[in-house]
Parts: sequence; structure tokens; C-alpha cells
Amino acid sequence: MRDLGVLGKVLTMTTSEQPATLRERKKLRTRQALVDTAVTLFGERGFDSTPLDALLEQVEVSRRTFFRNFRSKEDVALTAVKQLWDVYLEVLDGIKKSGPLADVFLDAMLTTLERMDEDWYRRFPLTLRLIADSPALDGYTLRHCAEVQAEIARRLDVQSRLELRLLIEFFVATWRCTLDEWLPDCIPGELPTLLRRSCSSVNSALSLSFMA
Amino acid sequence: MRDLGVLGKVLTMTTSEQPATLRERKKLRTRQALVDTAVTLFGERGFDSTPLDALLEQVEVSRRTFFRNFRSKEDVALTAVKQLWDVYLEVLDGIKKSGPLADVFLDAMLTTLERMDEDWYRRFPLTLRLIADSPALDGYTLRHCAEVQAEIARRLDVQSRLELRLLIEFFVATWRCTLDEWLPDCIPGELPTLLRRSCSSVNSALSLSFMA
DNA sequence: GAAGCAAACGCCACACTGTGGCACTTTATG
DNA sequence: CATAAAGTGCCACAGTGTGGCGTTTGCTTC
Repeated sequence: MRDLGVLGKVLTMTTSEQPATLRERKKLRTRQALVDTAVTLFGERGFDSTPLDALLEQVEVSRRTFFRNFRSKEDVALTAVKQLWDVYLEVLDGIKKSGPLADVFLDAMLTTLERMDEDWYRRFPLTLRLIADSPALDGYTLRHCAEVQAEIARRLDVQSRLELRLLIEFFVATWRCTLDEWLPDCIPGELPTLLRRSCSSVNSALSLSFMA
Repeated sequence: MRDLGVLGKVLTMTTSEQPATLRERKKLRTRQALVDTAVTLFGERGFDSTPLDALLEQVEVSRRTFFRNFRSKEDVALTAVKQLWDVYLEVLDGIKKSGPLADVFLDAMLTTLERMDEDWYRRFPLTLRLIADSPALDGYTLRHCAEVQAEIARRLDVQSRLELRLLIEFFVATWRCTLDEWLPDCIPGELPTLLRRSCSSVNSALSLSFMA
């Protein structure tokens, strides 16, 4: 529970395992409060222009406690993003077997999207808007993606490391492009459709030419 | 000269246009000193563990002056990266005409690499090592890449925006993979070779499968 | 249930980054 | 030479993130 790492589970909300001890439940409750309040508060007042103290005041926690749970102001804002990739890595471990890797990556994401619960689908779009409005948050997110990509590569075993690295980069890039298309409306049911479309556009994208 | 934007020319070292006025030459001299000292100083003591004051003290500039020239500590460290993309955008404007876009992107980068001077090939590897050692710097770099990508997309005109966006993402991702392969030795002459190899691996990467 | 223990918390002080105000110096210009 | 403008330095401040340390709170064992 002292993980706090960029990888590794951040909040155990997806598997809904209730911690036995009261202490851990309390701790988890304040973390949840911080996450929820952060997304809404930053959404109202803007991430960059909202001091961390405003969040701490509202949730009534000291700064010391906050930084024991999150490594930075960006960290708490991006919880939804981290949760997605945590689940994705779990899913990938479960289903990686055979066939084209590109399909495996896509299927894993589709499965991941099915696993996320309603609350996540409420917070995730809010988080995406925060990212779109704050370059600092965007940089932090991209960095997180890079670490996830390295983790994916670490768990797979193929002939060419370069080609594996490239494929992972392409898949995550495609995912991010898909999110940009999803962003305006953010209808949960459309996300898998958009992702499939993006993936099926990859080949024509590579052979793209100038307009006539 | 008051640009300071993430895009747009940072230092006019590539085209070597001497500013007429003494004032501008002075200013440029301090900027050069800051850039040079930053790369070496951060290289010796580490980016994260070197306070900005150490740099200011060595160059003998006040903090106020520094922040008039650079927008952040990361900014001055990444000058070489920014210069590369500045030149790339220039080159792209000059040669974009017809044929497959993927080839255009690759050719533009090869031309760009030819245009960079010896001093840049000295500073760029140092900068890459700084990035590899500092997550904060890495995030900043990725964010800069994203802005460059948006700028490239803005300057081109093709049928499908999504496919264009994808292709640009893929190219830049390929470039970053190439840099990782180049990093250990950093022999200038090998960079074009490695880049060509990465680009020619794209298709096989997309059809990658698990090991037998 | 009481004593003891460990985890979590709050408070305080500090280092570092980045910004704004204002006075002072230097350079360009008439 | 005088004046305006650009550049600089100094000072103070807001915000983020860290470490020390005493105190509270929940857990454990008798």
C-alpha cells in the first residue's frame, strides 16, 4: 500500500477489494476524497491556476499527508489515466498468447474499456479536459505513457526489440489520437468504435500522399 | 527576438545571421553562455540535483535575466532539441511537394541532420543523456514534440486529418526510437543510417507476432 | 479492558522554481 | 548632448515539494 510508484496499482477501485483493517479503509477514503475533489475543483478553476492549498483546505488534509499519498499535484489529477493503464497491464498479462501483436494490443484495450466502471467513465473525460488545458499536465501524462510503454515491452518477448518498441509506440500514439477524437462528446459507448476506426486507418495513414 | 515561444526559432545559430546592433549581440552572447554552461554543468552534477542558482552564479547572470531569456530551467537544457525541430520545420516548408508523406518526413529529417553544425552535434548527445536521466526533462521534451507535431499538421493539407495525425505521430515516435538506439555511442555519421533502418522496420513492426 | 506498538497525521521550517515591481545602467537615436 | 527604450539587477512573494518531530489513532497482546 506504500507503493506510490508511477506503475503499479494506484487505487484498488477496480477490483473493489475492501481492505480488512479500518485504518486502510480510512486512508483509502481520504485518497478517494482527494481524487474526486481534485478533478472537480481543477475542472472549475483550472489546473494551473488552482493552488494545491485550495484542494487541501476543501478536503481538510495537511500538505504532509497529501504528499504521502501522491507524489505531486499532477499525480492526483491524473489518477483516472493511471488507473486505465494499470488495468491495461493486468489485462495484457491475462490474454497475451499468440497471433499478431497489433491485434493483441487492440483487444487488450477493448477489454480494459469494458472493465472500467461507471465512476471512471465520469472522471476520465474530466481528466482529459484538464490535460488539454494544461501543458504541464500533458507533459506529465506523456511521460507516464512512456513508462507504461517501457513496462509493456518488458513483459513481452519477441524477435526484434526495435520492432516491438516501434509497435508499442504506434499503438499508444493511436490510442492518444483516438482520445482526441473522443474528447468533444465523450460518449462511453463510442470509444471502442473510434479506437477500432483509428487502428484500421493505420495502414492508409502510412501510405498517405499529398492532396491532388 | 522576444519570441521565447516553444515553437519559433530559439537561437539563430544555424543560419548564422549576425544581428546588426551591439545590444542584440550582447544578449545573444549571454544566451549562448547560458546554454553551453547549462549542458555541461547539468551533465556533471545532474539536472535535478543542480539548482538553477549554480548555473546563474557560474555565468554571472541574475535570475531575473535568465527568465527573460528562457521560460524554465528545462527550457535552457533542451535548447539543442528545440533547435533541431526549428530547423526541421524550416526544411519541411522548403521541400514539401508531392509523393508519399512518409518519405517526405524522412527526407526532411535527413536534410535537417545535414544542416546541423559541429557544435550542435557536440551538445545534442549531452542533452539526450540529460533527458535519459531526468523524468522531468523527458516529460518536457515529449510535450515539446507534441507541439511540434501539431505545428507540422497545421502546415500540411491532406484528405484525412486523422490519418495525417497518425502518420506524424508514427514518424516522431520512430525518430525517438532511433535516438535511443543512437544514444550509447552517438556517432554523428550513424544517425541517418539508424533512422533509415528504423523507418524501413515500420512495416514489419506492424505485422509483428509472438515468438515461435 | 489496559498497555504497548506502529502507522498515519499535523505542524513547522526549509530549498527550489518562477513572477512582478522598481530602480539603475547601457545602447540606440535625434 | 539629451532623451527614450531596452536590458539588467535587486527585492519580495507565491507555489510546490521535502524532512524533522511530536501527537493522535487504530491494531495487538496480555
